[in-house]
Amino acid sequence: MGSEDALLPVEPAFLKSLRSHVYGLVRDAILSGKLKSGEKLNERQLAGNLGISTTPLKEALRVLEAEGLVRSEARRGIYVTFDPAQAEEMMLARAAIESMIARQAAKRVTAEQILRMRALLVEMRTGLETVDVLELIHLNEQFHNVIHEASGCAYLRRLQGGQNIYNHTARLSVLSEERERFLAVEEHEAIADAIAQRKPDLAEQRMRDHVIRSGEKHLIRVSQSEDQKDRA
Amino acid sequence: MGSEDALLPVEPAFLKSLRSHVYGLVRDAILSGKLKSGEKLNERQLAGNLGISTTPLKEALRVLEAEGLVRSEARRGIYVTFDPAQAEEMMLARAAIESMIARQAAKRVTAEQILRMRALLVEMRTGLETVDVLELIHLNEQFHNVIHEASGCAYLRRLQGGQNIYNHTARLSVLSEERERFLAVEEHEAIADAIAQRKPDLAEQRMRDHVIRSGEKHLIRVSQSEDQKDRA
DNA sequence: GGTCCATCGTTGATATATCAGATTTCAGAT
DNA sequence: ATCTGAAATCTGATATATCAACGATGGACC
Repeated sequence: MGSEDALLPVEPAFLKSLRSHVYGLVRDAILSGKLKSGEKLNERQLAGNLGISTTPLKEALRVLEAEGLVRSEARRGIYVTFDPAQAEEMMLARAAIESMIARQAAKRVTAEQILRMRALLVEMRTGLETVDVLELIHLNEQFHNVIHEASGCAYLRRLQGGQNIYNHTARLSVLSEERERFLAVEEHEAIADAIAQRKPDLAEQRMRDHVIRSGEKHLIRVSQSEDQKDRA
Repeated sequence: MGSEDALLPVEPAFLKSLRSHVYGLVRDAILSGKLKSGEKLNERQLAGNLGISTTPLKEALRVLEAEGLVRSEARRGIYVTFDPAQAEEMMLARAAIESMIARQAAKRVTAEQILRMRALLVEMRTGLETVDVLELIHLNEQFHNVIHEASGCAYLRRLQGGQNIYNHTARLSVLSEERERFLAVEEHEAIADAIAQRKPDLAEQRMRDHVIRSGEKHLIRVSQSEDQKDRA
């Protein structure tokens, strides 16, 4: 027990409960299209496939139902309800919430937070040249996190998180475009300026436009790759 | 079976599943303050008090957790997480989402829907004089429903519904103020105009300001009545 | 030939039992 | 008196069994 392994958390697989693990699996399956809209889910069968009992699965399905990804009809069945139209609406929801967060951030941002935003933007500019997309994604997340922190809105932040439907791969794909990387940084700078100048209306508007514009990009990308899969 | 009772739905108590019934009970208890923030919920005990097993209760608690009204710590406990700060954020979330809906409605509204909005506004004006608050509440709901319908945004509508934290009594209380009734109708007319003129930005801005203003009114009302309860 | 209804299988809803992590308690050592 | 740690206990997590509603099937009757 003198080995350094002793300090590692026990077993990653057991840190998450079965239900949250299963929740993640089913959610990804729906968002990635492995489970298509209208498809019926059988509790017993699904639990059996996953090698678990129905209890944690039922709880996971309730959460997915609350999120609007599945619809449950009593004693009839559970159906997947996620299609391109809903994906677009979820993007709009993200825009609405994220822009409200930006609005609040413009009211409450501290001098220190403004400095952190600025520092991140400088790093992004640098990252544009070195074309380290992974690093750019990380910087983007940090940037948005500073704004979230500045807003002081824990609930909105949480609600916002529920509207994320794209995985790491999709983000990587979109930011692999040179023009998109450039646009993103430009828009982030404009948002930071609005917040630093404490202009809530402007910050809100710029954030909304940014999320919608980059969101549409994602939607197009994904629908294209779906087409490819269908053709195959 | 010749009696007219035969036409009534079987037993109201059984139309809703236990879990959705319990979900409503616990949610109301949290929002009304009967269960205060930080309070610990015991699954066995709560299920026992309600005379049900833990299974439907667990599912209801998962939904409440997904909504952010409780927080579950594995094998430790379930805690209520709803306070005035979150109530305000939920109001802001409602403003963000409802204004995004109004924006979409301004893009897609039909001539027929504009006529329906106008007709409802006329009724509201009349209602102002007769001071039938119940009828006014109903008209307000119908008005917002027309906008929701015009937006064509089923998901946003659903998400919006989750941000409603005030019951019928609270709404009645706020609209019992003459000035509030007048303001509400004024604002609704302004929103309808923006949508009818198909000006998304204007509709969004007016809807946001309307929801925030009337929302603040609710927040003040409720915090006042909470103070009264505390004093008693 | 078509309609009606009884029956049975499917499936989610609910109840109950068991498992395992976390906290508390208290005896025993320092 | 304080600290340690093992046992008792509390509690959520999971598994399993049972219930009950919905729908499909098929035979009887008109």
